[in-house]
Amino acid sequence: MNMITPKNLSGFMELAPKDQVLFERIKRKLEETYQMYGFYPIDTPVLERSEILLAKTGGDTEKQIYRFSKGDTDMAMRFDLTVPLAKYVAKNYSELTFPFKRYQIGKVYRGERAQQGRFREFYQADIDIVGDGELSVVNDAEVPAIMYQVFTGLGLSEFVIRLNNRKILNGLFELYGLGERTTEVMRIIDKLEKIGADNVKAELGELGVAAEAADALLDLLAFQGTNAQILEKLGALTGRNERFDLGVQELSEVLYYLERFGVPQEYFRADLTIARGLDYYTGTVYETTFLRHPEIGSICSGGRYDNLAGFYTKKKLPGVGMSIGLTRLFYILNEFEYLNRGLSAPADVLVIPMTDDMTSAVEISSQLRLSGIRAQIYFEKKKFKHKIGYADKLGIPYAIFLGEDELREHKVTLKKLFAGEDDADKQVTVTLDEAAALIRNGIAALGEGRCIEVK
RNA sequence: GUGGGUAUAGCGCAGUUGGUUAGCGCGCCAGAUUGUGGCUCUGGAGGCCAAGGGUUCGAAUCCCUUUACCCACCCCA
Repeated sequence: MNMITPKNLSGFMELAPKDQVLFERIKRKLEETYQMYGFYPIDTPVLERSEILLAKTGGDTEKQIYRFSKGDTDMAMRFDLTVPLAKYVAKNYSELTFPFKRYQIGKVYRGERAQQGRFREFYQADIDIVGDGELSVVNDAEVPAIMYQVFTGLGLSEFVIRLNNRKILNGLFELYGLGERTTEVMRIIDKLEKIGADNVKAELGELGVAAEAADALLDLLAFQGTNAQILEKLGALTGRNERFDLGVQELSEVLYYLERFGVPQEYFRADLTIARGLDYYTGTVYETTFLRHPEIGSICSGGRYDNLAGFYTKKKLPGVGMSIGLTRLFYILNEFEYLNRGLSAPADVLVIPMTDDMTSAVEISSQLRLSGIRAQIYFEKKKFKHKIGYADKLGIPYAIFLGEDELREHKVTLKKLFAGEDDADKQVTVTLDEAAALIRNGIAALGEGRCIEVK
């Protein structure tokens, strides 16, 4: 019989158990933070009818959608969580209370070439706020403020959320007579940081943009300065295009409220080159990069979309949201060793019975769990060094030995596994209650909750 | 989808102008050490050298084809 080599498709990430524990911990942290701001969890199908997922996406994204038929049904795998949200909101409109705030963490699928930090299956962790008819622009500030909380809550500090407003770009392009080619022009502008001003100018030239227009655009868009300086520069151009003026107004409000939400200035920056490829954005757009690893790309992006559900309902349902690329975020943290490995053990203590009868081991473990200690028992008949080696490899910080001596005296021997030689209570024979107290104190010192250690 | 690169043990890699038995590190197993892991030492298992074809007395090594993966573009979390 021929064996089949067990392997994954390219672009599908699978984690080792000790890494999965950390991944889940980060995911839980995101959920906790989202819930602090009043967001409901929802879940939607991975597969949808193709007409639902393809309604809005045109051109390039359509090529990246996994699509197939089963029987008579033309179906596709979700490409993001925003389009399914639009369907969900339109479908369940009458049962929802607006503004509807929801979070969703799930896998999405894109049929593109995998690369470092780019996957074909990956987790997105979205928050969105959807209004009925209208949605205050203050929401556009709250969403990135939440993301700031998420990242700092994880222990991250070197990141920046960059913001722009599509209305500013659209208005500007109208002013220069480029209104017809907004999407193409935006894509080129978006590449500025990567390919440089000269190349951008060249590409704009190929599109047929006059050299003076390109220079003027770049002069404004590539301007680097404080948020106040950028707003000032934009302000000087108002009064000529209504859409542009509105965009400037919105951007300035969002920046104002971001600060009110307690986000320090160094964590958010107006950047007029941020365009975002997805064409459903109509106002504010965001992009977040990890300053030490900008080459990996954005770890959290999103924006405002005024009419995303327009294909599914006549109601006007404007929304704003951001999405964390959880798989990519984890990839970076793991690859560059920022994770707090002290948190990856599956248990706090391994109970090691030394007699054939496991009764006391089972009872003692139950007792420990009742007092909040994660306990695991080693049942197998192996040599002692194997038993303790098991705890060692899994990083379990404590072991309890249950031999004949301990059972006779109704005590346990507690060993602290990763202690130094001079540690006074490295190994003690005590009552179960005393052992439990020692374990609790010990694990509290491991830095519970801090998922990331930035050196 | 377009261009470039790589493929040798579970993982990471070396392998000279083609030369006889393909190595190293980590990991794994055993022993030193039958109630004490990590460190050390000793021994061991583990290879269709990506697959298929060709050149040659002889191929991991040279040539062709295929596949997979990686990088860049495209696009994007």
